Amino acid sequence: MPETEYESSTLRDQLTEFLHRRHLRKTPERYAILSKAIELSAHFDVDQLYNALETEGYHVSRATIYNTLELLCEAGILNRHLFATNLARYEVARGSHLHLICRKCGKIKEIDDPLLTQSLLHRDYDGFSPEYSSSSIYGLCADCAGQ
Amino acid sequence: MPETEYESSTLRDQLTEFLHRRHLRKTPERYAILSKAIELSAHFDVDQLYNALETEGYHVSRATIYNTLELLCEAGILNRHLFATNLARYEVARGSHLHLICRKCGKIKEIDDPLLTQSLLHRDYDGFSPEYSSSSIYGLCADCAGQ
DNA sequence: TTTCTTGCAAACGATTTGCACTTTG
DNA sequence: CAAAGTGCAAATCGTTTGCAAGAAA
Repeated sequence: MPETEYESSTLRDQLTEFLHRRHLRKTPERYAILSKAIELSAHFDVDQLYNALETEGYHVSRATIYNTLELLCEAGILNRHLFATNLARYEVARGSHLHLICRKCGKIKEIDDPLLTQSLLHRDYDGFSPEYSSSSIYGLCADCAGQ
Repeated sequence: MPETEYESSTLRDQLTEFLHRRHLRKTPERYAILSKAIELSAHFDVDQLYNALETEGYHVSRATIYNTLELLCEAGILNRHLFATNLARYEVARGSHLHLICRKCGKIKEIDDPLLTQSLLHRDYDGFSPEYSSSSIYGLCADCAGQ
C-alpha cells in the first residue's frame, strides 16, 4: 500500500473520529474537501481547492470550503498560515515548518527541521499548551537579491 | 537621556538616512507615524495608530499610514506580521520574535529569545539572504485550555 | 517648477453572514 | 422530524488605487 494512501486513510479516520467526538455530521462534502487537501498537500489556498474540485466536476460552495477548512484546522488535520499576503494558505499538518519568505516577490520555500520543531514544542510556556509551530525567515531570495 | 528617547532618535536617523538614500521626501507625516509607532511599540495595527494620532489632534489619512508603514518595513525599522486574523500588525524591528498564539481567542504573547533568532538568521540557506525571523507557536492559552 | 505625497472616496477582494433549502442522524 | 449543513448572494471590512490638490526639493 502506497504511503500516501495510508496517510490519507489515517487522516480520514482522524476526521471521522473528530466529527464523532463533537457530534457533527459526516457529510460527503467534508470528506471530499479533505481528500483534495491531501492531494494538493503543499500550501494551497481556498481558490486552488475550489478549482481543483470544480475541475473534476465536484461542486462545493466556497462557504462550505471555508467552514470545512476551519473545521479541519480545529481537528488538527490542517494548519492555516498567513504569510506576506492577506490570503490564507493551508497545508496538511506536520510538526515542522520553516519558511523562507522573500519580502519582494513573495515566494515561499519550505524547509524541514524536525529538531527545531521539537525544541519549540517541548519547552515550558507557563500554562500555554503548544500544538504546532511555524517559523518564518523573511529576507530576499536569490533571484531578488541578485538584481 | 532615557533609553527610549535614545532609541527613538536613532530610529528617526535611520529613517532620515533611508529617505536620503532613496531620494524620497522627508515629510512631517512620515516622522509623525514613526514616532507614534515607537510609542505604541508592541504589536499595533493600522487603526490603533490612526486613532492614536487622531486623539492627539494630528490627522493623517489611512492611505498615508498604509504607505508609510510599508516604507518603514522596507527601511527595516518595522516588521509586519499576520497572525490568526487577516489584520496586519506591526512592531518596531528587533531581532528576536517568538509568539505564542492562542488559536481560540487569538491572544498573542511575545517571548524574547535572542539565541533562537541568532541560530535562525545565521544558517546557510543556499542563496536566500535572511533579514529577520518570526516564530509562531500555535496552541491554547491557559484561559482557553482550562475551560 | 517639477515631482513626490497626501487625502479622499471609490474600488477591490478575501472572507463572513443571512436565509431558504437539503440532508444527516 | 429536528437539528445541522449546504449553497447562493449580499454584506463586511481591511487594504489598495485613481486622481486632484498640496508640499518638498
